[in-house]
Amino acid sequence: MARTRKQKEIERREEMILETAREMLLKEGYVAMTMDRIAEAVDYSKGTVYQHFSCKEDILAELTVQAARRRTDLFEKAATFQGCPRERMTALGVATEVFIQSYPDHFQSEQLILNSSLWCKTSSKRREQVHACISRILSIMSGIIRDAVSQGDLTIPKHTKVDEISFGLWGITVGCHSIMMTPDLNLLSFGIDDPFAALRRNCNYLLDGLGWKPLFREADYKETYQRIYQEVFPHVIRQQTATKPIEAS
Amino acid sequence: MARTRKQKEIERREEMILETAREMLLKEGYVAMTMDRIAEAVDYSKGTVYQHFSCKEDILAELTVQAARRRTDLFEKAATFQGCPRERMTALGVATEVFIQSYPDHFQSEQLILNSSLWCKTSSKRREQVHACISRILSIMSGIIRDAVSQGDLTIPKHTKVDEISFGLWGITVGCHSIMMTPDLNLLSFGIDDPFAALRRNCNYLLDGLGWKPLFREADYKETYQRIYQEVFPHVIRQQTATKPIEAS
DNA sequence: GCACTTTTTTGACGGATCGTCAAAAATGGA
DNA sequence: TCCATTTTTGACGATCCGTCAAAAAAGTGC
Repeated sequence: MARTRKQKEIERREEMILETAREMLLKEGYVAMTMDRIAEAVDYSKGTVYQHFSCKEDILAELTVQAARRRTDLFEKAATFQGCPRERMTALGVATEVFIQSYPDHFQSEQLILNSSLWCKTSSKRREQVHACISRILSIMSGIIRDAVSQGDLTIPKHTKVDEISFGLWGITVGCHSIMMTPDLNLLSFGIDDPFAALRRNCNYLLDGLGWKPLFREADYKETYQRIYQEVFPHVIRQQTATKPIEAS
Repeated sequence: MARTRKQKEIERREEMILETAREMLLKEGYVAMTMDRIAEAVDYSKGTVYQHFSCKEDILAELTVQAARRRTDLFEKAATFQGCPRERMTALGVATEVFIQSYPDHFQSEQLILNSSLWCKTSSKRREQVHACISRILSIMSGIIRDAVSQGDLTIPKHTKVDEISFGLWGITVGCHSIMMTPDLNLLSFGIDDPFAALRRNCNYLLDGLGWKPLFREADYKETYQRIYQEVFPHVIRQQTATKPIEAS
């Protein structure tokens, strides 16, 4: 029992470290996220912090794992939405919207670490965990696509593979959000006032291009989006503009 | 005249610094890209390097500017392709393919800096230059879309704006390539053996979804791709697999 | 309560890097 | 050749990462 109490104490501390690190990362950027400052903030010495994480990148990696887990959870939840396959796929898009808007720092750390050389410095254990989450996300998508095929809503075009479609949807989602989150890049000046809505439409055109019924141009998906928010993600208020992270020097 | 000679000398040196930095960035990652090592490699002192660039991030920023310029150049070139609007848009996709495969380090530095807090530390002059390039790229895309509309090949759907479509295409391109370049992420294990081909198809489905004629499913774009490579980008050999950057610790 | 062992925590330290700046070297002109 | 101006240098302070021996705390047997 004492073992458990000690264990809890350690877990609580680890969570504190991660929370502090996440805040610093979001508010002040990666460079300003210092091991000394983290240690000071959680009121433990640096050595103790190093007992939880082997290096600075390892903290970032764990943040990424958490992000991937949160995202996967939202995906699992969204996939249970009652509706036709295309509506369920739409729900996955909403899940990502919710993820980005609820945990912008998670998404940011994910992007930062995956696109940098820092990733290689992290432990293989954490890398595998992220890999598993990505794998899960893709398989959920592919599962819905296969459902659509078996229900006759979708016919996979020649030379195209199911996973490729997941790849494309994943890519457009990651890419558009990545652009949105880019600091100091005003999308409005490019004529895009609601990037989330723009992404929605683009995803739908992609699915329309595959001939996935019911087509966006024919059905009323506005009502579907409302239903998804109500049934799967209540208490989440959709924001019109992109959340832009403040990055002090 | 002596002024010009001196100027040339300085420019040559600046190019050397950037070249060295780029190599280090690609081969060993951002952390290993050290000001001292750069100075040593170009055979000047650190102080001299700092006369060219105010800080380490500024070098990365200039690499990003160069990347954006190269990409824009390829775009301008691709836009001159003789063909219908949709074929010209396809040529832009090829331009990006060529960009990624010819200058993977450029793309990587672009991704790294845009998605990190480092961007804010760079000089506003360089930020504006990158902004101008992105603006140019988007306007080229939007121009082709407008051509398609005026030629009757495309009808913009209700509630959709031209720039939104550019945003979507840009997003899917950036996103998919970003995923491809992610180190230690084997796309093959997700069932994607040729991510470039997958991206092509996804872009085409997106355009098909907009009803942009001639539709991918009806026309033979394979021949178009070949023509684009032959006429616009000769001497560039398309690779089947993604170029994966090696990132040493 | 005490003496001793084991575990945990600490923070000073070595090594490395960034960016600065006074001094040295090079350049240019009279 | 001498001196003013520009350019280059590299030692230096500050900062940060990760380590490790020593100190503190927790555990154990009596």
